[in-house]
Amino acid sequence: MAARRKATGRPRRRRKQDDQATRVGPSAAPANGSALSDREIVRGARELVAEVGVDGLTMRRLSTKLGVALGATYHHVPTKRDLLLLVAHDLYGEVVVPKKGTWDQRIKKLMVDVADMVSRYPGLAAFMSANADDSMPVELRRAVTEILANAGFGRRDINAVRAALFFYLTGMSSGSVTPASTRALTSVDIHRLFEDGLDILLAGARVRLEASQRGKRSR
Amino acid sequence: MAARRKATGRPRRRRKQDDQATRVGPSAAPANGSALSDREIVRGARELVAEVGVDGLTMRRLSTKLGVALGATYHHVPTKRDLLLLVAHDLYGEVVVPKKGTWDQRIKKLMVDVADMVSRYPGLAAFMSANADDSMPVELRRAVTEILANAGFGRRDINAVRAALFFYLTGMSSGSVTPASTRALTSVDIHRLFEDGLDILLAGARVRLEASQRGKRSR
DNA sequence: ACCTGAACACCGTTCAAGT
DNA sequence: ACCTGAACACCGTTCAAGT
Repeated sequence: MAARRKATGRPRRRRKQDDQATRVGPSAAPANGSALSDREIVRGARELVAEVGVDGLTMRRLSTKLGVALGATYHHVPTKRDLLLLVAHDLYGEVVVPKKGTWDQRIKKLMVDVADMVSRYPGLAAFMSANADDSMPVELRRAVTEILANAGFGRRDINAVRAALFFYLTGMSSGSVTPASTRALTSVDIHRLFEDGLDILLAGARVRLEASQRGKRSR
Repeated sequence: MAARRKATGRPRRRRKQDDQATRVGPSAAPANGSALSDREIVRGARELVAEVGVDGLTMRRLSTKLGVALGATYHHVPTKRDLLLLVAHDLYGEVVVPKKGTWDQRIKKLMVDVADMVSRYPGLAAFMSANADDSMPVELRRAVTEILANAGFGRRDINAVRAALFFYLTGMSSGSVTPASTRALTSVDIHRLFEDGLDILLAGARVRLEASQRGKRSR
């Protein structure tokens, strides 16, 4: 039977009266007198997704976690979809772009890091691939583009390789949302498979690069 | 305002009393006296997914379309997830494996065909990548494996290439579930991008194949 | 056995009413 | 302006009751 908690004793709104107003970063604190900040909501949502997945994240559940009524959350965020977009963006903001190594080593490390990160937020990869237009994060996009451009890829090849990498990434990390499927592949298997496929993809990109350089030389 | 149809005049169950009992294929007809066959349900669900997508497919909506009560559908199919699995399997049963051309031409044609097919069922690719353990159809898996084996790929490379292709396929076709995103990429762009990425992936696979053959020769 | 239709326990979203 | 809490229009799933 599922744990059923009564509303009794549930902590109500903490007014964070003991929060020093010293650290007021760029929109870090509410800035106005409002008790609930957008940042607070996104952080709460992100934690919730990590714990219970995208499907488990409920506007009601989030509101309870934040200690406010349902309407309060909706006052700050128009829709669950927008909220998840904010979460995804928040996440990708933390991606570190590798600076050392050859172009393919850098791409590989970047992709593996992103895959590891995203895999800790069940259902988010699936959501993102379904909303690719808006949530393919600019930071990641720019990072990949830069690495490929520096390696000597032409504009068209950059687009193709970048798209292939992104599709591969989301296709891979969309899997195993259901915790029920324990029997299939271990996470070690998946990780190995992911790297193997990445190597194949990058080998293909290398062929493309060499072909275009050969073409340039003989032109 | 959304169209709101009253229950008035909605066609109730057709008992198909005018159905000749002549054509009784392998479980084609109910066989027993039951009015609702599993096949009928899957076909109805498939049509519904084509029309309104996976999210638009509702157990209630499907029941209405079939002319039965909600409980009747649930009597045949335990869960919406299982229903979608059946739909996916039904779909993949129609995949034609290309017989002509080099191994990479055959793989490419197969993948493009599957992508085209799946793209006509919005949300199904996303569902499948989230349920990959159960819905990666055996037919497709076997087809890819056979083509690669005939081309001379080793067992491990077959696994890697097959997985890469499948992840790429689902990652790609999970996109654009929301009809709202009209502004981004046209379907022509997507198609071109898909083929481009496929070429890169297959070029990488070719490198792998040549490397293993070189290794074999010098051994 | 097969089916009906109501009920249960949820959702996302809206909104009048309060402060 | 910001928040509350009830309400609306749905879901998937279950189940006593009918035939």
